[in-house]
Amino acid sequence: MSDKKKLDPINGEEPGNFIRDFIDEDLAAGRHPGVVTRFPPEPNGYLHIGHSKSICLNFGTAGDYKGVCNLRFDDTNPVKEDTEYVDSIQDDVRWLGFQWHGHTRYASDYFEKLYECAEALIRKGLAYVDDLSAEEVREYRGTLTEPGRESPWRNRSVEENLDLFRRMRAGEFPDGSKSLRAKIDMASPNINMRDPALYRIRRAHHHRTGDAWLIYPMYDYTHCISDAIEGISHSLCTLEFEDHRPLYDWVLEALDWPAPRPRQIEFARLNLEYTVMSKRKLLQLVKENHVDGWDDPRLPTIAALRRRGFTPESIRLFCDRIGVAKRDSWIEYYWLEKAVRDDLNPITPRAMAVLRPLKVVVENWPEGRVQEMAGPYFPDEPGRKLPGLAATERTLLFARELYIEQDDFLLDPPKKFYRLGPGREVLLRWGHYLHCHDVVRDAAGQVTELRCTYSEEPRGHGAGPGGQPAVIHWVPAKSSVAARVRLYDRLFTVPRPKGDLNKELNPGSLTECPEARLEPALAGLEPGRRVQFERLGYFIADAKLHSAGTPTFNRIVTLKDKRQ
RNA sequence: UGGGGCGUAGUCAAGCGGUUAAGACACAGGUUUUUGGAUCCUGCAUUCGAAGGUUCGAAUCCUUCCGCCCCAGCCA
Repeated sequence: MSDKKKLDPINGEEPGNFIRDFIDEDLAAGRHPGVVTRFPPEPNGYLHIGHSKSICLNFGTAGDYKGVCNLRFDDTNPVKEDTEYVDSIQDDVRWLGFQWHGHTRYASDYFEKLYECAEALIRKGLAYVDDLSAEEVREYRGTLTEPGRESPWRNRSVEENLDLFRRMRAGEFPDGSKSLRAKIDMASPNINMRDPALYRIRRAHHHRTGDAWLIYPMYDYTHCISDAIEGISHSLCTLEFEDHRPLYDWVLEALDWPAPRPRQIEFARLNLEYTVMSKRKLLQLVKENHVDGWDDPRLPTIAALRRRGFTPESIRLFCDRIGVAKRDSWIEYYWLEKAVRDDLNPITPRAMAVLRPLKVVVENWPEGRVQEMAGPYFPDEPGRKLPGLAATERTLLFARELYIEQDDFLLDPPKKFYRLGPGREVLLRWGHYLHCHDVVRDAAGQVTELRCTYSEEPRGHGAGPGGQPAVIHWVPAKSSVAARVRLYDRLFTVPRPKGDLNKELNPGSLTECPEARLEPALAGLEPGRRVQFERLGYFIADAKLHSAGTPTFNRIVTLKDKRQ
């Protein structure tokens, strides 16, 4: 199933990546006794397919080196965060098949330690309380091409800074009136080093620490210390943090943090064609009810992919295949679908369903006669059972009235259309040969019914080479069961591969097939079961809507299809 | 036009001075098949963003140029 065997990177067998190069180098130099990574989401939204790359990378890398990976919530901005998100994120990581080391960590666990470190920095003269407003700080920061100016408050005494910082914590100052800044270099060409903020005053209720704190540490300050506290050896993050690495290192250096110190390594985030992956926009879609919650199967969230029927294995396979590097790359959407198909193909039973029924009357089949036609759920492995059902075979009652797929018939079929047309012949899978000799149309000219005859042997009227008949799926009219089938387009999309997500947000399409008919056994399928409807794709009995009364299936992914 | 990154096939991605420039996806042809799927086989970069240079030898080292991404939150 996997492209290649995962080989032991310690023995240098697997085609490497640059991250492993760094790790190998650190291990060889004895800088770290082993590998400890972490997945550090901010609990401000649901995880999406983009996060799965980071998850697979962090957990996967740790696993490859027989190390461990922590789960740490980067919860330093209480106004955006919520326990709903911490719960969903934990569920999603587990569902993906990963187990983090020990208990769940939170940056907020370290607030007290972080505060102590801040005082230490102040004592060393490396941090100061600034009275400038946010707007003033922006003005003082300079621009990309001009250096910044030093704040008039930059040279306060250690005593004054300590006193002020303590009073910030004690709540003596209003929000935004003061901040704690690192004293680095206002002329640095790296803007992140121009006295970055370390703490801000924010009277906000924190989902874990409640109202205990009025000041909250910033990401750059928190992340490196959190990594160091947890003994992280390699802190893998996305490319936009490259410019922050000097600051990451500066903080630990300023604190004289003892070795081994964590090393930050950056990789390119996942870009998937057509797919909306900004948390802000996903939040907007949910809040404005463009979709049916975070697990709407059109969304690229892990929760949605789960409901949509993707397997954890398929997502891991996808992440495995896309690799990891530092170039900005756009993954073709097809890769995701392919990974799902590759995973599902060997493990998913085949079954018969007709999404848009077209009635067929078999005129040479006697009224009232039925014949049991049997076919295995796993054609390559005929004895294999359909999970959730006792049988190893489907049984269809061939009768005078049948349904075939509307798409499998064309009044005036072109040469390359191998299926049914007037005067043409096809084979009904696990059934008989069918020859169409007449069509019935309604007043509008729409084909409503096919008049056909059957035969047990081919008559050489197929559209394939040499009169070979194509094989199509079908279902008996009477004994099949009505179902609701929902065909989702790609994930929530923009119309063009790299379209402007801001302007072209597209609600994603959902096509209902209210007339769908299934082979009878499928009515008894449990929610969450997957099945391949011949030629139509992989489907899942919807976790929320499926019931024996009204079976509801979502299409997970289509089959590869060259027909046109 | 400050700083930090990145350019190897349609898309990903190995490669780290000597290789016929891995592998995957896509694509094409063939095999097989009770669905045009799946399977198996074969093919698919004389060239590594461009131009110069160093070298017996360059995708790999040097120089210049070109293109793309990121940074001016008291967000992460």
